[in-house]
Amino acid sequence: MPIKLAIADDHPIVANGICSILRDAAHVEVTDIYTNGNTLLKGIRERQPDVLLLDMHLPDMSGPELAASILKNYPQVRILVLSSSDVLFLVKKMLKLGCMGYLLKESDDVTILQAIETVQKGGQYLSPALNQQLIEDMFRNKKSEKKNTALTRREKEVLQLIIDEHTNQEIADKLFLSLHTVENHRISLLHKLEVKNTAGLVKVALQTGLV
Amino acid sequence: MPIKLAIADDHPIVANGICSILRDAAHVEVTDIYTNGNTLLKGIRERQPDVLLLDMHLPDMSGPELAASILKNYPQVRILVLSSSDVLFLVKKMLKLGCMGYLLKESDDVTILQAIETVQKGGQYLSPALNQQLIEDMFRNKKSEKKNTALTRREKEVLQLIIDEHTNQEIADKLFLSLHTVENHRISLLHKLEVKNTAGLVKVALQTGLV
DNA sequence: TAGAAATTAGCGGTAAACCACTATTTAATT
DNA sequence: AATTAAATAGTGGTTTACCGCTAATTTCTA
Repeated sequence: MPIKLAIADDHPIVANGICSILRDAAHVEVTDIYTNGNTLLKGIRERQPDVLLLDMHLPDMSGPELAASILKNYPQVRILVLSSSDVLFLVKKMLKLGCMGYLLKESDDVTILQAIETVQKGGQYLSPALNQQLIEDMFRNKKSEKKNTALTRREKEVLQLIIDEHTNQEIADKLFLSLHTVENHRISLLHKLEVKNTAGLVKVALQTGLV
Repeated sequence: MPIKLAIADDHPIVANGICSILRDAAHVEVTDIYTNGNTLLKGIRERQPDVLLLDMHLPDMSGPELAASILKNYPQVRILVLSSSDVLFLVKKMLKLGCMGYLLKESDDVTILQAIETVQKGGQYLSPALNQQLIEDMFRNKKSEKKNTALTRREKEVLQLIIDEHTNQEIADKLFLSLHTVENHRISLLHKLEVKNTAGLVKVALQTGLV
């Protein structure tokens, strides 16, 4: 019985590319291709694949949202994240949600096939570059493990305005808040995203599609 | 005689995806696939395709570098840029260099084929979203056309270190410069990139792949 | 080879960001 | 009903970024 694989990616080039790569692999069958979160959720409800290749950036819903929703109702579906960003924050987020692997889009044919096979068998798969980063991160953060890194609604709003080049005072005015409050949110963002300054905030936010 | 198409992209998924999309188009023949700038230049030297699908981010050389080099020696090769960034700055840059089109990676099958056919026949092709943006830009910038926005070597170095979350003092130490000098470069960057603060610098730099 | 950029460095000053706290009220969750 | 997290606001302070100016070299280029 072949592996039933579903692909969720809004770029035809990517979906076609994966199909093409898997064309020679007789034991993998691409059963569905979804180009947005809505139809993906509907499709999963009707028939669950063994493995779901999930893009981080579908037009209507974010990767984390979709993964959480799918794994809650259909925990037997093995999600292999497909992303072009190697920002550790996002990798950890998806793995914590219960995804079985994280595959970079730059991966080659053999790697992709291998990753699919691995997660289908119940194993985890991480692109090599991420593996190394994760290990280094663990050594850095031996102690503080239970910190909550999910951004709150307010923090996301502030972050978006920071990216739009507004000062704290301008943000305070826009959101009808005290300057102090905005400063607090900003510092929370620095801590949660583990960066040193504004440059880091913008970098991580853009690379992860957080906003 | 079919259109001879070469693809330059380091992601197997993308290259496979395009091949797959063109499989049904009998009048387009993918003659070569290159995964880095070096082999691309060599390949072009040996046999020129009618159309070159050129990714903006090859590992060893940048899109603009490659386009300039190829068009200088083989102006009859029609370059169709393949990019995931819709930042106007980059679009204009590639078109000014002589590229015949700019295609977003999110494009669908029909669009891709159409773009290839169009440039092969000597026409220009721009993804619809870019077309609109370009027109708006022209109305905005009727007047100031001759401003020099190209970043200098030093400015790029400083910008990279800003993105790496270093302070001006740290940058000064790393580059063996005075703090004042770094501040000057930083302000030049703000002016040239037309942004208000660090957030803007990082945003533009990441979105355009300047560094 | 003259002129234009680029690179370097400085002065004086203001505005903004960053940091470590405390603390109250509201919302969510158990 | 009790606990936890989020959102709010504050004090007091240090560091960094931002801004406009001048100006001497060096390097590039027309």
